[in-house]
Formats: sequence, structure tokens, C-alpha cells
Amino acid sequence: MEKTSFELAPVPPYNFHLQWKFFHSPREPQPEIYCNGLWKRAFKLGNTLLPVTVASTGTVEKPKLTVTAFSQLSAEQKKALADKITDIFRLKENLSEVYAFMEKYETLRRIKRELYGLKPPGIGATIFEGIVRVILQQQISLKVAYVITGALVKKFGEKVQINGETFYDFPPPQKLAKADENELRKCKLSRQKARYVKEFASAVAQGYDLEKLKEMSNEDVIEELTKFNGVGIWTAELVLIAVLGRMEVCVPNDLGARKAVSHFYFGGRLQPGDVVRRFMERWGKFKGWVIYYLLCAYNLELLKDETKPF
DNA sequence: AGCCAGGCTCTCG
DNA sequence: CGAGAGCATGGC
Repeated sequence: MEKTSFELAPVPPYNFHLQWKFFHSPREPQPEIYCNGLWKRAFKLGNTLLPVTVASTGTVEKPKLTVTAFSQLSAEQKKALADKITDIFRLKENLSEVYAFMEKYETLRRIKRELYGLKPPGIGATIFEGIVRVILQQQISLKVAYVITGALVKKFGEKVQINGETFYDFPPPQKLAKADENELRKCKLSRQKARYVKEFASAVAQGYDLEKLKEMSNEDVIEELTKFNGVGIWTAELVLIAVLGRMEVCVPNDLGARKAVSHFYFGGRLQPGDVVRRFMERWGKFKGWVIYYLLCAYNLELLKDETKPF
């Protein structure tokens, strides 16, 4: 078996395990799977489908990732893969400024210490993948969304077998554009979502340029994306923060964000989105970070409760 | 069993 | 316009 390994040095502090502990399914390929400390999926790099694993081989203070591709790589491919991983894992994010900010407030200080080194992973290896995955997460619980995404990936994604394990890539726009609606329905998409995904994939397959979003302002991205059927404010904002990495953005109408803020600041009484939006303004340009930490901290408490013996 | 889950669109008044 | 119904399915 041909393979190529190399190391990446994330900006410390960085906790690889924490990064994939939340908002991720360990069973269903999204298409990435994180299980037992190993992250894996396949990427299309040029014309080749590349099975890749990533593991942490460092510490939080001296983080190091070992990337393994099950193929020989040209120098060019290696660079492209390294960039892709750096991007998805947000390895270059520097937490020191956010942490200095969080230190000033009691609740945030405690949460920062609890989740030290946590960086929010990007959703998807491409913008197309990210947007489709976010659309699938609308309205239904995340657990259901993971099942649906997994079904879509298994049905339409390219795959490779390595040592008996299957590595999946996310279905490309062309594939989803010409997908039969009934086949999409079999993946448990609703009729509407099947249509949204198909229409969006068709636009991209026909040349709609998603890369341009990277250069656009937050407001313009929202305006541009909400032109698509099935993409509202919530979806556009989540794409901004989780796909494009605009950490100054917040998603106040997100049920998870509302629950987390309500839990830590409103005695658990669920607040409406506009109250949450106003409340979050105090965190200024750090609000995306703060919300992500609050979400994970809230999640952590729920996880602890689950393991409590009666 | 029935209601809710990290929304969005369409319809109706 | 603002409110309300419908959507799919898994979990509790």
C-alpha cells in the first residue's frame, strides 16, 4: 500500500480531540468520520480520490498533526492537501485574543478553561459541501441530520476501500444535480430539501461561482445565498461562520445558540432570537467564538448528565 | 403515542 | 405584510 505522511503544526493551544467531540457523528460519514482519535475521509484532489487520515501526535501546548494519504503524492498535491487540512481544521486560528477577552468575565473564564484549545472545525472540504450540509441540518435535530447526510454521502459520494475501511468523499454538484428525486427521498430528505439541494447543485454544476463568496462582505454573502430556494437567514449565517470561518458572525436564531445563551445567562428560560441577538452584542467581534464555546460548554454539561448514574 | 427537533416556503387574511 | 400550516424522521 502506497502512502505518504507529513506533519502539520497548528498554532497552539490546540486540542484535536475537543475539536471533534461536539456536533459530529462518530458513525455516519459526513463524509468525515472521527472515531478513536482518528479522523478520516476522502478528498478529490485534481482527478484522484485521496483517502486521508489525520491524527494528533502532539500535545495541546505543542500540537502536531500527522496527515496520511494512501497514495503517492506529488509536491503539488501534498501542498494542496496540507492547505485543505489547515483550512478545515482551522489550524492557523490564534486563540490568544479571544482568550484574553474571555478572561474578563466569570462565566466565560470558566468555560475557556474547560474547553482550552478548542477550535471550531469548518463544515465541509468545499463551500458547496458546506452549504448542502447546512441545508440538511435545517429544522430537524442534528442526530437526524447526521443520519440523512450519511445516507446522502453513502449513496452519492465517491468511495475507496483501504484495508477494509471505506473512505467517502462528499457528492460533487454534478452528481446531486442529476440525482433522481426519488433517490434523494430514499436518503430521507423531505420533498422540499430534495428540491433545494437539486436546484442548488444544478446552479453550481452550471458554473455558479461559490469561491467569490470568500471575497464578499457578510451582508453580501447573506443577500447572495438567500436568493437560492431553501436558503434563509439562518442558513446563510451558519454558512458564514461555519463554512467561511467568519467568526465575528453570530446566529442568534439558532435553537442551539438560544438554548446555550439562555442556559448560562437567563436561568434556563429559552429566549427568543431577538433577545439573544441583543445580548450577544456585548461580545463584539468575538461573539462567534463566544457562542461556539457556550454551545460546546452546554453540550458538555448534557454529556455529563447522560453518564450520571440515575 | 405524540411532540419536538440548530427552518423555509407558500398560502391566506 | 404577519401568522400559520406542512414537511420527514429519529428520539424521548
